[in-house]
Order: sequence, then C-alpha cells, then structure tokens
Amino acid sequence: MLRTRRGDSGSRVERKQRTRAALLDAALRLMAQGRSFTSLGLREITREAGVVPTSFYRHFTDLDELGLALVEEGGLTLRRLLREARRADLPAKDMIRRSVEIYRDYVDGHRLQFLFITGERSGGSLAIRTAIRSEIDHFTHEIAQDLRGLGLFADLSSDSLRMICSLVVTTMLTAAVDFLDLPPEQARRESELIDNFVQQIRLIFLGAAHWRDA
Amino acid sequence: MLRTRRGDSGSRVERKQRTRAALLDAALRLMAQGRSFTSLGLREITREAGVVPTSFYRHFTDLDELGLALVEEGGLTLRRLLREARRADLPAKDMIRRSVEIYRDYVDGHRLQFLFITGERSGGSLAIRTAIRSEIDHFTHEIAQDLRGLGLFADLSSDSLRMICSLVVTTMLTAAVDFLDLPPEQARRESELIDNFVQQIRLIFLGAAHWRDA
DNA sequence: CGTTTCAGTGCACATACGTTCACTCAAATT
DNA sequence: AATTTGAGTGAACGTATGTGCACTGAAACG
Repeated sequence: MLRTRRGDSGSRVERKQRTRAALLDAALRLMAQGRSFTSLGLREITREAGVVPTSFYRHFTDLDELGLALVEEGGLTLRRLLREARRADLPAKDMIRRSVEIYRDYVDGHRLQFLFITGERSGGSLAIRTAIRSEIDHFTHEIAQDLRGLGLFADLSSDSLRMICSLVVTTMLTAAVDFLDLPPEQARRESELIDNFVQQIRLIFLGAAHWRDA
Repeated sequence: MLRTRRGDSGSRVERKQRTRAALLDAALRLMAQGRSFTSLGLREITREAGVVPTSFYRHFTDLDELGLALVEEGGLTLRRLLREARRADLPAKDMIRRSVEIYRDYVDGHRLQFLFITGERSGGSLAIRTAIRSEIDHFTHEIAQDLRGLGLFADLSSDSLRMICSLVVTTMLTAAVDFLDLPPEQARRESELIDNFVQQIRLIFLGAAHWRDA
C-alpha cells in the first residue's frame, strides 16, 4: 500500500534519501527526550520515522551505522557554522561577544545536532566517540586556520595555536550544553551564561596574548 | 537458599548495603563496556550484580533512583580528589604539572566513576544531568576556595575567580575523557596528552594573572 | 524463645525487542 | 510493452524486558 504514504513524490532515489533522512531525524528526536543513542531501539526509531521495522535494513546494516551517519551530519553542521561565522564580518571591537552571540543562535537553530554531538562525545560507544573526536579535531584545526588568516597570534607556533584552539572548542561545546539545558524564557539566566562564556573566551585569548612558546 | 550466597557475613543492614553497592557497581561496570546509563536494563544490572531482578526494588524504586545514587557517589569521588590534592603539599615550582599528574593518577584509579560523570554530564536524562551539574558546581566552588587559601588571585573578585575555576574544571573533565579513552601501554600518546593538558591550565592561569575585573 | 521483619527468591504475565522471510507494486531499465 | 529492480510491507520466530505476587528463612526484637 505505497499509494497512501506521505511524501511519495520524486524519483526513487530521492524517496529513499528522504526515508533515510527521516530515520536519522527520528533518532535525533528521540534523543531529545533525554535519552542517549545507545538506548535507542531499531523498532523505536522506525516507529518514530513512520516506517515498518524491516525497512531499516534498506538503509543501514545496524544501529552503529546509523550512529556514524549522525556523526557525519554533525560534522557538516560544525563546518557550516564556521562558514556562516566567516561571512558575518565581525567588528574588531566586541568581536568575541559578537561571535558568541552568533554561536548561541546557531546552537539554538541546530539543537538536535548539538545535543547529539555533545551528548555522545563522551557517553556512548567507542566507535562513535572516536568519530566525533575526529570531527572535533577537524573543527579545531579549521578554527586555527581562521585565526591565522585574521593575522592573530602570528608569533605562536602551530602547536601552541592548536592547543589554544582546542581549549576554545571544548569551552564552546561546554557552553552549548549549557545553552541547550536552559529552560525557555529565561532571558536573565541566559545572559548570565553568555557573559560567563564571553569572559572565558576573553581569558583564553588574554592568556594566548602573553603566551611564549616553550 | 541464602546459605550459598557470597558475602553472607555481617549484620542484616551491612548485607543490604553490600547488595546495594553491588548494584551500583554492576551498573558502572556495564557502562564501562561502552554503553550509556539510559541504555541499561533492570534485569541486566541485577544479573551483573548476581541478584534476582525483583531484589532491585528492595533498594531503588526505579533506575532513575539508582542513577542519582551514582551521581552522589561520583560527587564524593570528586571531593576526595581535592582532599588528596590538599594533602600532597605541592612544590611552588612545577605545581601545575604535579597537580596534573596527581589528577591523572586519580582518574586512572577511579575510572568507572569518571566514566560515569563525564559520560552522563551531557548525555542522559535531565534529572541526572542536573544532579551532576550541581556536583560539578560544588567542586568548582571548592577549588576556588582552595586557590584563595593558597593566596593566589587575591586581587580577583569572587565572580571572576568562579568563572576561571569553572574553565579549569571543564578542562579537567575533558582531559579525563581523553585519559580514559587512551589505549593501554601508549606512554607516548599519554605524555602528549598530559603536556597538552598542562599547557592549557598554564594558559588559563596566565590569562588569570593578567585579568582585570570589569 | 516465640514473633516479627524484610532481603532475596522463583514463577508468571504481558509486552517489547531484533531479525527472517516471502510479498507487493511503482519506478527504472531494456 | 515486457522485464527487472528494490523500497517498503506484514506476519512470524525466539528471546528479552519490567513488574506483580506469594514464598522462604535468617536476623532482629520483645
């Protein structure tokens, strides 16, 4: 009874891609209810995606494979953040605060992805953890290049710059968790959080400005 | 057939406490195999603890309650770390490196606890996440007091000090995840990790030394 | 010493799970 | 127009789950 299925338009490969995306999204939505990836069941995901359990195997051999696909999606999201941040040419003054606000909006606009990345970064299976770590390393490296491109920290070795960016990134990810856990309509609490985050990044950059390579 | 149960010595309350501890430990051991807390089943935990499923209800009303007990245990572990660090009177020179080494050893000696804290800090249920956050806040506050006690950062406001310590703590927790994921017998990779961690803490303190309150 | 308490047992139940298999039937291919 | 392909179906399987209930028997208590 394929006739009555929703979204039965487009070519066959398009429809397949759409179902695949529905499965990925279903998994993220379930995790958003306070569950971790390893706790999800195959039937649960297909049910949420509006598909029969056996359909799952047309797209992934098992749940791990779906998890790794989610990591890849998350990595893309991180890279899109940087592309967006580069476009928004930042004022020299208050550059950090502005960047933080962009980040906050971006996290809010991609809640499920960040929930997954931050949640599984140190929670679930080794395979997923390793894959996420590699995406984050990549992200860190890109930020380092961007800072170099801006002519900042020109006198630092690339090892030191990497060390500093990795500190910045872990601080960003911690802040993302805080943003996501913020109850809605708590402007006061949110601005405290942002202020704290801004100060931490400023502190790191202040340290970096005085850093001398070993 | 209570006669043949292992550890059937001690008073009744002692034996109960021991079974309770066995349940908590069983949960941690299962998580160490790369699973998150929300993925654990009641039967699975009791099986690992060597107890019949229905016995579970003598100790906890449900899995959430067991999770919160684990958080409490984890909080105790964090506080014991500080007590231990305070005893080991640190040399003024290389104080950071020495502290980091103590921390590394401590994490290694309490792998399961740190696996739980870092893994569930941003992964599982809101209740557990919130409880962990509060333990970490407490930990952060204690570190701030210790630094004050050492006469460091005497010119900083307590808000700034808190902000700095929170940065230190999140860096510590990220480092713990890295330590835990380190394959055994990788001395080279481990010392790289430690060097990186030491440098990040130095950088934060360097920034703190130049920080001026807003 | 008789009675009470209660941690742990063993069985039963409804319900969920992952996976298999043979199937349909529209789209793609020939 | 005839044929092949393959995403999605639906029933069936063995096995797992959480929880209720009546039970046992040693420790604690009066």
